[in-house]
Amino acid sequence: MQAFWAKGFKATSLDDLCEATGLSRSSLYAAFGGKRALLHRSLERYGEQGVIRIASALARPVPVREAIATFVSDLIDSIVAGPGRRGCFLGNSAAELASRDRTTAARVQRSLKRVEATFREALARGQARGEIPATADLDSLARFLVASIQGLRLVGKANPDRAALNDIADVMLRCLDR
Amino acid sequence: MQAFWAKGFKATSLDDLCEATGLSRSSLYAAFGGKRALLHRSLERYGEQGVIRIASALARPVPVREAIATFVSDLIDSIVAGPGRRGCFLGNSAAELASRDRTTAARVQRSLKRVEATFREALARGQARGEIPATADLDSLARFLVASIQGLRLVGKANPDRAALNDIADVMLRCLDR
DNA sequence: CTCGTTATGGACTATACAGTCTTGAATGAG
DNA sequence: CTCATTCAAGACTGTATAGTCCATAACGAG
Repeated sequence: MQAFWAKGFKATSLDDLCEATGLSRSSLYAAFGGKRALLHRSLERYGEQGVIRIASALARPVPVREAIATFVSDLIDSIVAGPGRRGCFLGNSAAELASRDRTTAARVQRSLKRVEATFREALARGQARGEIPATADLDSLARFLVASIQGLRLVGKANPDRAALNDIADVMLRCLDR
Repeated sequence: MQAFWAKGFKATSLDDLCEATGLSRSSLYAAFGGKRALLHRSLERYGEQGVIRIASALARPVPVREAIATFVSDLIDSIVAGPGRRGCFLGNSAAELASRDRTTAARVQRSLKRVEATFREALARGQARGEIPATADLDSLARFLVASIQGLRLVGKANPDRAALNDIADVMLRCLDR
């Protein structure tokens, strides 16, 4: 997962994968079936871990808007200070492969939908507590958050400038207040 | 440009480029210097054309919010109905290369900044006409629009669903009203 | 028309790569 | 201890690729 995340699918060689996993080629093929299958397992793992991480960030006992703000702020920290501008593995894979590999696109989409659902549930809890306007369309808001975060990470990859990313996050979060 | 846009840098072979340009390898190398240099020229061209297209879309004699809404709506049309889910060439290149190729990342960043400036100028005209709150931070709004559009196009690549993309666009555009 | 210069085609080279296969080493049952 | 079975290592193969180079064709100056 780390190897694919850091370099992308095509740019990751089997030698890279053998080094990353500690397996030889034959073991790697016996265990996973091939490069593409291993990518799919990696995407699955990334998605699962991401959902868990996001869910726990949003479950903090603070207003949901604040929880999201903190989550985004931490994300910006990782973009700016992080080692390799890796971006989001799901987004990277979508950008590289979605146009010509429907299977991979579908898997990315499924993971993104799970993230979206995680945000929606957090927003619903916040709405029940009166933190989000009762008129707000939570489906739209959740979709918007997922897309904007992808945009934030993508733009941050080209230009990891904290001030610019904070600007984006500020506008993004204001959308939750109406 | 079309070849790189459709397939990405690594997945585009020199044979693809020769076919797309109608040049032989030697002519292509004489004219451009190599694959990477040709990518950079392509990015430049895409950025220029994009800025022109966006500027003209935003120069229509309607409120700027409406001009942006129409632009985004047309964008969604192209994502949903377009032939190949190609996404944004700048965004694709950032996703594929920015983490390991600073030169390319810088060129992408420069083009994105030009797009950002185009949005900012349109917003400023709208603000002067009273269509945008005088308190709005146009730098932030322009950055936000660029990032969100990247997010929209990326998410649309994984899942070109008009309803979902319209949801995202609706929330996005509401940010201009405050 | 001639000859020097430039541009072009496409063969060629060296390399990198994904996936397979043989060989040998563990492992475990009897 | 023996032998059959499983597993892993890494050598190997065929293919794709980026970039180079030489022979030839187009072209233009004189």
